[in-house]
Formats: sequence, C-alpha cells, structure tokens
Amino acid sequence: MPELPEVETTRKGIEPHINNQQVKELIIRDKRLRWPIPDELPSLLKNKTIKAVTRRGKYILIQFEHGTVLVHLGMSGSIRVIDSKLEAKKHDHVDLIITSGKALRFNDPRRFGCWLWTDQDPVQHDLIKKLGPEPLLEHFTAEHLYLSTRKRKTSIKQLIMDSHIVVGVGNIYANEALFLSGIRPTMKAEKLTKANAAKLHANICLVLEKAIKQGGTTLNDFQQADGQPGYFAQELLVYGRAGQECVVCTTELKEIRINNRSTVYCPKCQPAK
DNA sequence: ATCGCCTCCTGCGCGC
DNA sequence: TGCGCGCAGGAGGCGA
Repeated sequence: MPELPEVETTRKGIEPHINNQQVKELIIRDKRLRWPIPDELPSLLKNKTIKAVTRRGKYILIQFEHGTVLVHLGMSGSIRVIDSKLEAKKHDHVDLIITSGKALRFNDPRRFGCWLWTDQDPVQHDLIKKLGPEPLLEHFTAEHLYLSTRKRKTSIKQLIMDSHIVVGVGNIYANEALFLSGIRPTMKAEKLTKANAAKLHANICLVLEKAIKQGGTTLNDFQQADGQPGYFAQELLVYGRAGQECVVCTTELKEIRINNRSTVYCPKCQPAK
C-alpha cells in the first residue's frame, strides 16, 4: 500500500500534531516488526521533545535532539493521530503518546514495517545512505535517470522501482508512469533513449505529485492520519484495470508479471521496441 | 556489480 | 459455510 505519496500524506498528517511536542510515553504492544523494535526505545523517548518530522524515501524520520526514530510503513502499515484513551485494536502495535493526550497509533497487519532508533545523523544510517534521489526535489533529474539505465539489462519497470536509483516508486506508480510515457514495462533499461528518459522522468514526478494532492491511493486499507482514505485510486489509468479498455485508444489492457509483480500496460500505447 | 529469487506476515477474495 | 489457494502496495539479503 504505502508508496511515496502515502508516506508523504501520512507525514503531513502527523507533523502538525506532534512537532515540538513532548513524548509522554511510548507503548509497544508487539515489537516483532521487520526488525524488532529496540527494547530501550520507550526509555529513550520518554519526556523528550520532537524537533522535526521529515521524510527520506519511504521512511518517516521523527527527530529528537539526541537521535531519530526511523519509521517505515512496509506494505500494510498506517499511522493515525488519535486520543490516547481510545482502545487499541488488532495490529495496533505501537502508540507514541504525547503530553497533550493525543497519540500516534501505528497499525500494521503484516508487520513488514519498522520502528528503529539511531543516535547518529539519520542520513548516514545504513537504510538511508544508499537511497537514490528524491523524485519531488531537484535531485532527481532526467539525466540521472538516463545514466542509471546504461548497461542495465533489467526491465525499465524493475529499474524505476529500485530505491537506489530513485526513491518512492512502487508497483502502482511504476505502472502508471510507464503508461503515461508510452514505454512498455518489459523494455530493457539499457534500451531507453534520452527522449524516453526525459518523458519517464517527467511522468514519475507528475504521477507522484498528483497522488500526493489526492491524499495517496487507497486500494484496500490505506488511510490518512485522520482516518480518511486517499482518492488517487479513481485516477489510476492502468493499475488494476487489466482486461478493461485503454482510456486513450480503447485497446484491451494486458496484464503480465515482472519479477512476480502485477504489471499492466496498453499493447498499443506502449509498443514493444 | 548485477540479476532475479526468496522471505518476512496477515487478510481477503475466489473457486469448489 | 468452510476450506485451500493465490495474491497484495516493500525491500533487504542471498546465491549465481
């Protein structure tokens, strides 16, 4: 579920509630996430003040004077801002309670997410330092995308989903950006022309920006910090539409699997080359 | 270095 | 109604 737009939507939703607020308590109900939540995290955060809530790739960084919590939503995670007295439900693994009485409540049925601590500069953390540029900032350019495809035999779809090339492009938005660019997902990355790269770069940025404006994409269970769904699902042009007509040329959209991930494209608008 | 496969989990929808 | 199966938005780690 959470690709970059969903993570940014979540970050924006929680920031005004917790920035400059003091942590009253961190409650861990189940520490078995992708990596175990450190046992010392509650004592590290107690009575400390949140200095910033930022994002790098799909990681939300909750920053304190003495370190940073790295939160990842995995495939099924979500964070809501709630009244801390509200009873916890199934899969509500973590509450970050602030002195105002509000809490961040982390729910993650599949437990692929994480809550990690670093007392170093978070940019130097192993999970962060190798990440590619941010698609919503100038750091990500058509030139960088083009150069990254040279001598790469993997498919262009696989390549743009690689967070070491560019962060934030998951399966849904990879399908959408390739459709908008008229590029077949199976094309070998090294075959990409400069013109292809320019188009694809522009459309990756476009689709992510649009999705953020809509509050992300809700397919099954994504919810924003206030509990509302995202509204980008209704704008998806190919993802989830296999067998239906292409919105541009009415050709039947085809579904294949690339690296075991569902891939949908228009055989006519995205010609094989 | 690069590639593709495997894996961590739960929930849901489907066909029978 | 119940069961088994396949599939799901991520991404690190591994062997080849």
